[in-house]
Amino acid sequence: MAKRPATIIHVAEKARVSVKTVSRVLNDEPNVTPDLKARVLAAVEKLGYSPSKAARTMAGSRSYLLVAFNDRRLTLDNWRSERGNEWIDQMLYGAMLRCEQSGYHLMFELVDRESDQLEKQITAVLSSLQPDGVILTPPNCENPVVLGALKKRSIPFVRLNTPVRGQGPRVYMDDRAAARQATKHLLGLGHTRIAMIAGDYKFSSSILRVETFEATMEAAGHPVPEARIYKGDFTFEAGVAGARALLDLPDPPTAIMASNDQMALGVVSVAQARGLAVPGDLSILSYDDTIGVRLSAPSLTAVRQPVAKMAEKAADMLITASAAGEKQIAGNTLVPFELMVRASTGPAPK
Amino acid sequence: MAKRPATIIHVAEKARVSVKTVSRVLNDEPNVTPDLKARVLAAVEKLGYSPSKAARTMAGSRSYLLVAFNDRRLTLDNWRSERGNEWIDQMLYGAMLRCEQSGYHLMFELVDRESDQLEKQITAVLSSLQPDGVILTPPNCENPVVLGALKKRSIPFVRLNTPVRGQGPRVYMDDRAAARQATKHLLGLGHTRIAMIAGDYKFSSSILRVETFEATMEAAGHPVPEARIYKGDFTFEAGVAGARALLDLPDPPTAIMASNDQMALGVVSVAQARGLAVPGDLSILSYDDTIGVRLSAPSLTAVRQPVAKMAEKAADMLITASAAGEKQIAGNTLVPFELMVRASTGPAPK
DNA sequence: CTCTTAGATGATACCGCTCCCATTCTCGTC
DNA sequence: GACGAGAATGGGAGCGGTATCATCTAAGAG
Repeated sequence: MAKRPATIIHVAEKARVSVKTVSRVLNDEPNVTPDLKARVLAAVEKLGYSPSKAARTMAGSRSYLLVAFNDRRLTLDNWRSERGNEWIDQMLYGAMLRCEQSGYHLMFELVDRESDQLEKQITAVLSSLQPDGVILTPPNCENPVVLGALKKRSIPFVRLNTPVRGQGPRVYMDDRAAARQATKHLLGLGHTRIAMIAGDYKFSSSILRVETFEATMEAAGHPVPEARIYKGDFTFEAGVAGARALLDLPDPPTAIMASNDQMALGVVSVAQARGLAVPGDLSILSYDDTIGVRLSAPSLTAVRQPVAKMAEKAADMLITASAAGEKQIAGNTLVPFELMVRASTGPAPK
Repeated sequence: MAKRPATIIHVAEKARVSVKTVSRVLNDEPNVTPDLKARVLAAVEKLGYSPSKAARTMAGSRSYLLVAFNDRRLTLDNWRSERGNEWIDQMLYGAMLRCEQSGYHLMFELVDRESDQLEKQITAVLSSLQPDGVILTPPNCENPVVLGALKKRSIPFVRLNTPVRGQGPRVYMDDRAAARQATKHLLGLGHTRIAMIAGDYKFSSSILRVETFEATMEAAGHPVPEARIYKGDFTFEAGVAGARALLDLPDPPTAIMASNDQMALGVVSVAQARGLAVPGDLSILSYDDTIGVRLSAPSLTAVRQPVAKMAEKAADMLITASAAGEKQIAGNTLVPFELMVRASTGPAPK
């Protein structure tokens, strides 16, 4: 009863044409008469035929597969702590749907940025899966080992949301402008003692945000003392520790900006524990705008990263290039961010 | 510079053995002397060789690929509304990590349960991807078209979290016991006027939960009038509509149980809008226990579904069977649920 | 010491497709 | 009317593995 799926040969026989002609029709190649084309399509329909990806990959120059390399530690940490992983969620949404449109597939891989096996891991995936393109997320998109492995094999790739230029095509948002706008939002509310909980400096966005924050504050006449920058690592716990350290300063901040949502939620929990009203006593601003900050009490003002759009665009670039047989991906794409003003930021206390 | 990956032939040459011997080593087949095995492994290492999945799929009887069929509508709705999709997240976590351990891969497919092309969609995926196994989530795991297509092609599959037995192997939780425990939790708090917002009846868990709720109430001497069951469809909006309808009853409930998290959050929003204290005036209990209900204010008491564990187990069953060359999957697996008691349920008001 | 037998290895035919290279056919051209 | 260009089709060689089967070796039996 194990019904074997139909092959291209069955289709060819049924349509009374050569295998090659079927292939032409399937791949929309030119020089096929409408008559034959119709016969082939009819046979395909009747047999419920769908070409084997494996065979196509072997024989042809395309595999109809994109791979997304995510950071293993970051990803697993999020999963384990049951915080969910909206980055991945949104990537799936954006990239997968785009892939589907063109008969492509998307595969997730977790790679360990700290492992000395990193290059081997990447290489193994590339040679066993032979993807037509790769999507890199931070911090992989800034990792020379990862980039080197891809370049050595001339696998087209697109980097998601890295501010680092010159290392290949990327789809990104303007981190600098976002940090500036976020800072100005707080300044506009009358805050002058603003602190920041930075992200892991292995992510260059983290550095950029801090720098821009400092520059913007300085320009407004409120230079930021070093103590008001806390180095975090994107975890909830870092948010808690950072908030405590910052609020224990002799001149505690009236607003705290966190470089991602989980740290911001950590800040919220500390504020609540200390009986500080948000935003009455303390304003809180976050980056990422994942679901947690929209549902938290109060809902958080946040810089929204259009992850789904970025992923969709990245997939689009890779598929387009692959379909055209190009190994080189065209230019960069800037996608707009948005400052979602919600209930966690308000006028500075007197 | 496009370095071609090494093939099994290169390995064979380097190790001075036949291609077949390399294949034996790679697949842990018996009857290879340690000497040769060592030579082969050394060559593999030196060349950074990793066998092509495509070639293996074509030549062999395994593809090292599992496919998870998710419901397209449900999934996309969740994504579009930016509520996230923790089911998928957790499946990735559980199933993907299990796959990784055995050199397998997991691929997500969205299929439209309402489409008349459903069977064609499934068939296309099966014949183009040739997965070694399929994981089905509700409501696909109860869809005769889906099940039929899989059976026709003898593709092993495991159904996740369906109470329907006799249609193939499944990994599931005891919905009946969960509904009973949830109901008793509320009864224990003194509630007698308890209402339920049911899920889409296309998911048989929905029906089971309602029935068990009714039976448990009846046994406790508090039969549930029909008006206290609202038929929802798993959306936030259904939760809102349901809460309004139920609270507008002449004898409004003191507790509402919702068949999933989004509907429960809808109930919370109505309660807040009407100035009802939770749980002072109204207790709320939910199913699924996704991240939203843990972060909401107040955090919700919920029946936790161990989705990651279920997915891991499902992947495990499929991989084990596939490795053993069996087309038949062994039995069912019951995984434990847990009632997470949080701040949204409390003693019934006087 | 020959015969059996199981273990160890290799040769080779595919698997289902794409790609390169004929081959045939139809025109338009001089 | 012979000839070349280009369109329409087909033939057949791989792609990189696995599976079947043949071959060869060495250990144990009589």
